[in-house]
Amino acid sequence: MKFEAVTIKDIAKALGLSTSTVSRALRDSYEISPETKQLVLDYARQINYRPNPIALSLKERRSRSIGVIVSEIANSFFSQIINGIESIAYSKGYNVIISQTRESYEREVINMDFLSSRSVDGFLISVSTETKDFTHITDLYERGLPIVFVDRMVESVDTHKVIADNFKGAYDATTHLIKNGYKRIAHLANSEYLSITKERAAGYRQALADAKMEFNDSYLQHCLHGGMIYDEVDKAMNELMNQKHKPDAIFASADKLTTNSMRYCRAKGIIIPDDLAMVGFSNLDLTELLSPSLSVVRQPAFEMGQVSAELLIKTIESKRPVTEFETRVLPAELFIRESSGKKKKK
Amino acid sequence: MKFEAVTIKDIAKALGLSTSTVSRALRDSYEISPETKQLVLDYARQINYRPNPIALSLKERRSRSIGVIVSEIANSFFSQIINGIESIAYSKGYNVIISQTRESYEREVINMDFLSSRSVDGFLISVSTETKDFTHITDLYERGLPIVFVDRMVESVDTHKVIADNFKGAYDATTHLIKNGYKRIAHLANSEYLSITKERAAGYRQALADAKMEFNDSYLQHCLHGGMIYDEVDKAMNELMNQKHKPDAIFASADKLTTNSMRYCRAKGIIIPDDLAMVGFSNLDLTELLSPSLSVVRQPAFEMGQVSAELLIKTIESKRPVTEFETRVLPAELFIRESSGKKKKK
DNA sequence: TTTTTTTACGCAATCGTTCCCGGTAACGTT
DNA sequence: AACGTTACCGGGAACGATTGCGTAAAAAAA
Repeated sequence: MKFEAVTIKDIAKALGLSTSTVSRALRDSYEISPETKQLVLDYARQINYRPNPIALSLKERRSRSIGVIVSEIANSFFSQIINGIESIAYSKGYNVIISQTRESYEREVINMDFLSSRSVDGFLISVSTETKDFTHITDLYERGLPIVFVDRMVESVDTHKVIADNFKGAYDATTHLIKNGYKRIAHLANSEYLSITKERAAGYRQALADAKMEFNDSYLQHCLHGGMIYDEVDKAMNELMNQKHKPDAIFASADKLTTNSMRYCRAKGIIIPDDLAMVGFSNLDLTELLSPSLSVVRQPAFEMGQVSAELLIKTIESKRPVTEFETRVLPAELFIRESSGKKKKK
Repeated sequence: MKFEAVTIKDIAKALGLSTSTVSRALRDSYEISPETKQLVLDYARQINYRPNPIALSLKERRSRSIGVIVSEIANSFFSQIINGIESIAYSKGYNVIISQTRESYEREVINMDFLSSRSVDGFLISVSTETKDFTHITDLYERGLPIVFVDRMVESVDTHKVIADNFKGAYDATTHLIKNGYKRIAHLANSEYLSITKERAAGYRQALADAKMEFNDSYLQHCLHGGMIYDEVDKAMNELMNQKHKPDAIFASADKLTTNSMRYCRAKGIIIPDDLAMVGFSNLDLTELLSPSLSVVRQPAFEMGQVSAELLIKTIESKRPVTEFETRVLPAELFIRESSGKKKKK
C-alpha cells in the first residue's frame, strides 16, 4: 500500500513558482514578497502541506529524534522517566525512540547499534545490569554523539549525568529500620556493576556505622539482573534466610528485588514485618495496596527524565563541542508504611 | 555537536569506483565481479560502513517504522502489548515509535498527526477513552495508511483488529461471582465510547441473565478515563455504595478501575471480599501481592501485540491494496484469588 | 577475423528540501 | 544617460542511496 504526500513541488507547480520560492515563502524569508508568501501559505494550508521530515533529516544530517535505552518500560521507575523525557522532547520537537534491554548486555549493544544507525541525534542511557564493558558507549561518545546517563551511569564517561541521591536514600531507609528496632539488617542489592548499587550500598553501610552496628558481609547479596528473574531473588533470599542468625530486616535496592522478595516471603510463610521488615527502592504506584503496604525510597523519576532530556537536547543543539558536564543529583524520598513497622518484642 | 558518518561515497573515492558500483557490490548484485565485491565488502567492514536509513527512507518513501498509539506505557497491559509488538517488529527490521495519549482525545489527534508527518509506515492503535470522533483515523486510513486496531477498536473502520474475548472474559468473571454466592453484582465500566466497554458489559449482562438475575441499571457505572483519575472512580464508587441496596460484588472492567476501587475500599474501610468482592480486567503482575490478592481476567497482551504487529507489517508490505481484513479474537483467562472468595453468611 | 554476446562498470536521475548563486526588473542617484 | 541598489524570484547542486540505461572491454560464437 502506498500513501502519497503533498510536496513542495506540487505547490510550486500549482502556483507556477519555483520550489525555491515556495520553500522560502514557507520559511518566511525576506526575499519573498508578501503577496507571494500569502499565496503560498494559503495554498499550502489548503492542501494540508507538511514538510517531509525525512528529506529534512537527510539535508540537515540530523533526525530530531533521541534514543532512550532502559531495561524495561514495564518498570514504573522507567516508565515515569520516559514520561518526563517525552514531556520535554515533544515540546522541543524531538521524537523519542524507546529501546528495552531487559538487563541484557547483548541487547544493549544491539539496540544502541540499531538506533545509532537510525541516526538518533543523541542517547539517554540507563545501562543494563549486565553491562561491565562500555566500549559500545565510548565508541559512540568519541565519535561525537551526545549521551546523557540517567540513574545508572558509567563513571568513566565524562558527560551529563542525572541521578537520584542514592546514598542518602539508602542511608535514610537503613536508619529508619535501625530506629524501628531492627538489629540484623540485610541488603539485597542489584548487580555489582552498577553505579547505583555502589552508592546505595555505601549509604547502607554508613547508616550501620553511624549506629555503631557491625557490617556483616553475609548480609549483603547481589542479584545480577536486578531481581528481574525470580530465581535469582529466590537464591539470594535463601542465602540470607538460611543463616544461623538470619536477618530481621531487608533493605532491597531495586523495584523487582523488592516485589520478588515479597513473593518469596509469601511463598515461605515469612510474615512481613513481624518476621522480616522490608524497605525497598521502588517507584511502584501500588505500594499502599500491597500486603502489607510497602515502605519505599521513591526517586523523582519524572523529573529525572525531564532534566536529562533537557541536558541532552541542550548538548545536541550546542554549536560548539560541549566540554563542561554536570551531574545533577535529585532527592530521593522515604515513604514509611507497614512493611517496616516497629519491631515487636518476641 | 556533529557526528560524521561514513557514506557510500567515501568507499567509492577510496577504492576508485563509482557509487553505483559500491552500492551494487554491497547489495550483492550479479553485475559486479567477485573481486570487486570482496574489495568493497572488506573495506566497508573495515571502516564500519552503515547505510544511511534516512536516505533510504527518502528514496523508497517508507521509513520502516510503525507508530503505536496507547494510553499509557505504565499500564502493564499496554507495556506487555508493546513488548509483543517489538518482538515482531524488530525481527522484521521495523522500528517502533510509541506514543501515549493518557486517555486524551486531543493528545491522540496531535500524536497521530505528528507520527504520520514523521512518515510512519503504519499505525497500531488502541484509541483513547475520550475518543468518539474518528475522523483523524479515517482520514489517514483513506489516504492509504495501514492501520491495525489492538484491544480498543473502531467498529466503523474496516481493517485488521486484534482483541481479547471480552465478552467471554466478562461472562466468566461475572458467573464466577454468582457461583460464589454474590447477589448484587455491580459493573464498574470504562468509557462508554470504547468497543471493549460494550463487549464486556454484554458479557456481564448475559451472565446475569443466564443466572436469572436481574440487571440493575444503577449497578452500572462508567468512568470516562478508565479509572486513570482517582476522582472519577471515587465518584462512581460513591454512586454504587451509597445506594440503599448496595452491591456485594464488583466486576471492574479495566486495570486502573480495579486498583483505584481497591484504593477506595481501603480509604472507606470496606473489607474485600467480606463487604465487597472484586474481580477486574487486569494484566498487573503483582495481583498476588495485593491485599487481598486480586482475582482478574487476564488478556494475552503479549500475543495480542505480536499478532497485531504481524498483521500490520503484512499489510504494509503487501503489493496490492488489501481489502480482506480479519478480526482476531484471543482468549482471556480468569484467575481466581482472594478478592472474590466465597460469600460469607452474615 | 569479424560479429555477437556477456561481463562489469559508470552516468545520471530520483526521493523532498534547502540554499548558494545567479538573474532581472524597477527605481534611485549622480 | 549611466550606473548602483533593492526587491524578487529561479536554476541547480547537495544530502545518501538505488537503479535504469548506456557502453567499453573481454569473451564467445560465427
